Amino acid sequence: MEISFYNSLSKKVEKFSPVLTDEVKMYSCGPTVYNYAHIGNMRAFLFADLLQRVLRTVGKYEVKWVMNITDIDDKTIRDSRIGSDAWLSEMGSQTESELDNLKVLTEFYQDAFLDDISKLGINLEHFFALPAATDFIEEMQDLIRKIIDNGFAYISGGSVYFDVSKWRTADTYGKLFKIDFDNFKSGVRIDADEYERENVSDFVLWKEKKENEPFWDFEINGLNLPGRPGWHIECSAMEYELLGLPFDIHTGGVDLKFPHHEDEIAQSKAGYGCEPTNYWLHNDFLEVEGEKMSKSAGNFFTVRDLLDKGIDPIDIRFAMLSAHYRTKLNFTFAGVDAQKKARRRIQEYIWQLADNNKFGELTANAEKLREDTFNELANDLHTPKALAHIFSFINNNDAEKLNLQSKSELLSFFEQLNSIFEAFSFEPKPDATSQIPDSIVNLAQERWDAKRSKDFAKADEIRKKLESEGWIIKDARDGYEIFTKE
RNA sequence: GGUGACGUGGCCGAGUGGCUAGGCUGCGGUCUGCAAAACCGCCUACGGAGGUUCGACUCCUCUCGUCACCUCCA
Repeated sequence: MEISFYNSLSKKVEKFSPVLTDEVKMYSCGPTVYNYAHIGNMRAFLFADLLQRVLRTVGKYEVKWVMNITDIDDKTIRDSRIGSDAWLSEMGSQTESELDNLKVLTEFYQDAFLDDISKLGINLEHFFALPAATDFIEEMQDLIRKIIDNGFAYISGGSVYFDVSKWRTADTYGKLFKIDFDNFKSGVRIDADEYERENVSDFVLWKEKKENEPFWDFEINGLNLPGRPGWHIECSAMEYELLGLPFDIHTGGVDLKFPHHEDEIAQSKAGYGCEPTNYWLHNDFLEVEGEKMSKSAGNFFTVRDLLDKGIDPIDIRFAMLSAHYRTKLNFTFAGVDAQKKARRRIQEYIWQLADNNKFGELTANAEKLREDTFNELANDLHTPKALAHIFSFINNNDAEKLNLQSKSELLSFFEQLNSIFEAFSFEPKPDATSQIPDSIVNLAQERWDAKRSKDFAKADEIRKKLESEGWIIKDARDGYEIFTKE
């Protein structure tokens, strides 16, 4: 099926056509591992996951998916510094080596990150690579040398800077983000004095070593410039090494358009002579209760915070997929609850399809449903419309009235759909009573018997008793179910 | 100040020049000893003011409001 995406370069929805016919190379800006990831971060990663799953299932492509792990930057350095408040006891004790401390801290949070995204239904086996920046220092240095050799970077005070004004004579700077060079906000110049940049819009490729910071030697033009890489350079180098240029799709949050992605384009082209990618896809932000998530607003949640509140991680995933990736998503607890119920409706439907004891005469067109749904996903990942098709279908096709062949066709469609949504179970409906103590089961049965013999007073009494012990009885048409009190 | 996005019914969230998604909640009903569940039905909105048009929520202008980016925040 043909797939289209909104490309941030052209600002239009374009037909997707990969460099190779059957393989898509894709790079996603990953986390900086200095803390637990928050749910806003997760939206970006779930969006990338959705994208690569749609490419696999709807587009029938092989996908080579790379996501970087930023493990060297101001924050990872700050938090791993000796005596840092951010150092947790479970990381062990710090050593004299800044680099070792950095590694311990970043690996700790990298493990936590991988654990979190796994819980949210991202399959780690879908990654071709999850490269850490510090494993590509030499490759970054090679790129920096190339940029200098090509005349688009300069050494100043032990650091290396990209020369934006020089680059502007060779190519456009501002492909993703229109930049008004005469109207840079004055506040932007805050850092101008900290480093000896020739121009405020220049950005750093290699930062000179500071006291008590991890560093790497860097031999260049007969000099040694001990220091560490700038922010943008890791992506350019790792893309080149792991995917080759140009690759097909680059994803990230909208905030990264400028300066991060803009600088990435410039330095890749200035060094390798080729722009990194053909399609740039950016997801919009997540807000919490209508406001930007921030610690001061008290609406800042990590994945772990939500799990501690008893929220099912798959409900987080499903809630994120319920909005289009290019719109702001208002994340609310009421909203997650609503999506939980919506998801359960589809789940119940799947269980009904799988139950071969109840069927009827009617037929349903599973192929049509597949086309309708996949068309929406192929059209710039339109999950809300895809789900709307699903719900309309469910409303109009009672599973228990369908014949066995239709049920089976639909079931296999839902399995395919789930290879994208990863939010449904195809295991038999869990038998709730198996987890319940015998004494409770017996009481419930006693109540049921009382009810059957019209002794409602006794039945209600037992129900009350069960409730006081934390169990809720709900009668169905020809039986009852036992639930825990939430 | 510059750049960009957005304002849709109680909430979330799609969309299109006329046929007016979907979810959640709520309400009414069927069912039920009651409750719950399930099922059926109902609730017709597009920030404001002009304009274009036979007709605009959809196009244009203005206006109000919200937000993001321009600061190594996804």
